[in-house]
Amino acid sequence: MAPPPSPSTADLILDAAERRAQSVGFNGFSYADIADELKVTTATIHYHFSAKSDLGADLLERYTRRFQDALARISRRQISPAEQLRAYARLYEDVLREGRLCLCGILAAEYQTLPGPMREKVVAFFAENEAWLAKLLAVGRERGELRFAGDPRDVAMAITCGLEGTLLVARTFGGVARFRAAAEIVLAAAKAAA
Amino acid sequence: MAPPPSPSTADLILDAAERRAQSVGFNGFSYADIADELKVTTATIHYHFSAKSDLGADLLERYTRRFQDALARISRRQISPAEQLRAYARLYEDVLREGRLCLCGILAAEYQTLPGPMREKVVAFFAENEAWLAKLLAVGRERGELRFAGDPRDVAMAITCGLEGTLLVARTFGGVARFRAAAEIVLAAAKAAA
DNA sequence: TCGCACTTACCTACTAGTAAGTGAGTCGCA
DNA sequence: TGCGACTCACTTACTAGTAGGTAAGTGCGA
Repeated sequence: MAPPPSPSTADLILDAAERRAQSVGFNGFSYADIADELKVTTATIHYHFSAKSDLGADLLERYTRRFQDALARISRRQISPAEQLRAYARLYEDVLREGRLCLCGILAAEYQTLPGPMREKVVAFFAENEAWLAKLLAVGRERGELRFAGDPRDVAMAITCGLEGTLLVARTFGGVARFRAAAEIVLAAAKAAA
Repeated sequence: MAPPPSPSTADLILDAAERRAQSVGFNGFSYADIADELKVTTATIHYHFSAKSDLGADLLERYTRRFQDALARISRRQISPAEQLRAYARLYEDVLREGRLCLCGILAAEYQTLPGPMREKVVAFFAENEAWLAKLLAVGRERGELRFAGDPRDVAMAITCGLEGTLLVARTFGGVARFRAAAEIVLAAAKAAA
């Protein structure tokens, strides 16, 4: 088995920027912060990402792709819709455990200050999330394994928002234990009496 | 009837800072922004709030006090627990209609970069929120007007987080209409089958 | 020897914060 | 009543530090 190729500087920059963006926001870190961490100069970062908005756009693209991959992996597992919902919530819990927020959650808070291309990608993230969840919910209800009233897209929105908000609040107040308890209640929106 | 006293400069500064904090975050505005808006110098702001962290602390104190007052007004109204829940959600909806977020919601996203005294006040806001809601839920269940399982504090947490998250996401994706639909589903956590 | 990946050295714009000063108003007292 | 001492609310002019960004140059591997 070949050793994994050592990550490129561009990847290392994205990794560092992602960690920071998920904990202090996109406006909360500077090129200097990342440069210090990686023992390079800020000019190196500009070499790979000419403007910070480019770095942000690439960050969002990679993050959304990885999140979509995670959703696809959940879809492929042979587990019930209720179990898939739980797996979905666990994606958020794992992020909290690292003391971070969902990248798009924290960027939604900074939305008004984001460059246009980043805004569009944040919106797209939520739209894709909702679409995946709504489909899961519709299938689950059809099969009689989930129970809820109304448009699956509304329930999907409520679940995504509920988890985003729980992540946001639990990081400052409550921690992982409270996250779990609240997430359980949020998910119940789709499996009440199931 | 005496005319209302014209607001002091300090109040005008707090008003401007609050508006900005609720839309771009505490780190998203500078003393210069507020000074420009009020046609004063940044030194004027420093005269009233010697450091930005003092301004932030005063901001949080005033916001939390007003929010508590709003909760007290809801408590005093002679309406059912379910109606009180709706009134609670309407507090959030009103904020969204102005294109803002809950001050403590957006500050929770910036939590890691906030000065200590501000952090404590953000946490306190959520704790007081949860306490008020938990009491409402407990009374409502006792009276048979609300139905949910488990600790009222967990349900309270889920509702607050759900509304915070819905606010956060709906501002970028969905707007007021989607906020309402999702909020309705969030509230259902406490009145399912009621 | 070419060019990729990077550094050195710099720039401009902006950040919070400060020191010193000003004019208007108020207070205490002879 | 009048006047000196003082305060309040604010401005002017400045600081040190940091932000993102750039132009020119260097070293090294293919």
